[in-house]
Amino acid sequence: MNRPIVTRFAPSPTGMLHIGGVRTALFCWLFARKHGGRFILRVEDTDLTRSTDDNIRIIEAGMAWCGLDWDEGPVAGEPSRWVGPHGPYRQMMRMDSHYKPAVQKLLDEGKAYRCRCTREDIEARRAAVEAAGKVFQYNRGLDAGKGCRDKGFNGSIPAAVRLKMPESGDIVLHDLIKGDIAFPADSLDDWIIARTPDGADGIGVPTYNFCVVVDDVDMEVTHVIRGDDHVNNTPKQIALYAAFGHDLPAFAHVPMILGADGAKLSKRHGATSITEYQAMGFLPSAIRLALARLSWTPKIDGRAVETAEEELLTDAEMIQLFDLADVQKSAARFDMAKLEWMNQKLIQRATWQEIEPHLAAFMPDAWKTKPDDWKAKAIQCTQKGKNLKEMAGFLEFCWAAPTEFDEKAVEKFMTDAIKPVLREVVALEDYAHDALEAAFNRILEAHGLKLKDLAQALRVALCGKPVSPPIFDTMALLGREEVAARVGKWV
RNA sequence: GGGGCCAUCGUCUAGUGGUUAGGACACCGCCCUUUCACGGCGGCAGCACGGGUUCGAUCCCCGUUGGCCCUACCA
Repeated sequence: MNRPIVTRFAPSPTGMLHIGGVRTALFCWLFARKHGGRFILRVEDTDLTRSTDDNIRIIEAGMAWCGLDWDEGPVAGEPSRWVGPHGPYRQMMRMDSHYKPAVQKLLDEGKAYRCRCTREDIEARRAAVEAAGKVFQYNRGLDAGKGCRDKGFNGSIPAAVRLKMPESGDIVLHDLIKGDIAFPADSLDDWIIARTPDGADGIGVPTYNFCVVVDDVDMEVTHVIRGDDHVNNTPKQIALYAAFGHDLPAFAHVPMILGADGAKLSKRHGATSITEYQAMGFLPSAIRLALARLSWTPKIDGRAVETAEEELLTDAEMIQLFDLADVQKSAARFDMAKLEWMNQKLIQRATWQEIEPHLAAFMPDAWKTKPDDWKAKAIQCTQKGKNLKEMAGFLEFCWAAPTEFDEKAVEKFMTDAIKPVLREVVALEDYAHDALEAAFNRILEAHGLKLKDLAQALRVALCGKPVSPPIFDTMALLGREEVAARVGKWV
């Protein structure tokens, strides 16, 4: 009776991995991890026209990059392999083994029936009903008696299969986030569970709502956590569970993520695919945090997180604190500014070793040849950046001497008074931070100048512009020889 | 059209039948400072509207408006 918690994320490979999907996956993952359960990745590729292997790879890679590891599911990049006892985890590979027998069973038990209505039939009937100002429902209302429900057709002619839905009463969904939602049975009609097959007979490819239920039952999913755009599908699925005689899992429908203008998050709001966020230089940990905090308010001892410090939860804290009861019912707008803030904070908190593998992707090949202590310094002095891309930008001066110089800066800082000082700097040999500082103090005092004057002039010579990491770090990163070469041109 | 969901600062949100309606991000200002940043301090700003219930509603009920979802042999 004490079944382990099992959640699943079931994307359809019809395009990029959407940020909203990642959030749903994250909630499933957090919930499973919190309860020591299993998290399943299942690919819903029954949309024959849009599903592709490339899209499946994109999903696998996106999930892996986000750190959402799955206990059961496909082996990334290997279509014919999977881990877990309930495979395969791609629906098209489960046709003959799972779905068709399940459809046949319902047919045999009289809970479903073959429907020979063609699309054209249905369209004509729909038009007729709508012309009368009514809502079309298959075999109901004005369409009553026109469907195939009681015709008892066999499979001798290719036919779709419809589920017999209850005609009265309410189907109620006990949602862990939304509460109880009742759907009048008479608002639903007999829906198609299997499409018309191409061949002469048999059973066609089952539809989404059917496969989901068969899979969730087979995979022993205990908690169906998904986007609330599925709320209206749930009564159909509940009826199917009933037809099969299976217990219902718990349902939790998480609110949508909207764009800044309140419309559904789409391409025109900027980035929607997880890959784009990766390319913008966000840390996966920041994506997880930002996504989790959309619609979810962590409570510490019953009190919502308050300070900025508390907002910056680690994965371990999120897992420990996660509770569906603290998930909002309403949709949330995606706030890029907050993501950037979180990203910056997490960059500041991370060790250089944690950042390096992510930062490397934004670096030129020369990065790889640098020793660890150099990388450590380079990362430490750019951890003020908002994202990895910006950090990489701060280090551009390391890879090539500047070829262009900021005119205003040259005019302002490359004064005649500073040149003799620059000559003394070139002669310096000890580049340890404290040694440089001591030497600078001595030189500056002798010339009656301020550090600012020297530092800015050096920045112009070294970087071509008056902006760089702290000047002693900048010099150390370049090394004595390179500093001498770049400054030498000005004296 | 029908069905469903939702509604506190610009954004994410806390919250209670009586509160100066709290926090975070953003924004603005000041401070710090070797540049850019970081950081510190402070400030601006909100209960969608209309009815009820009540001594009293941001909170409870109804309605309106608005937003989103579903309404496929898509998922």
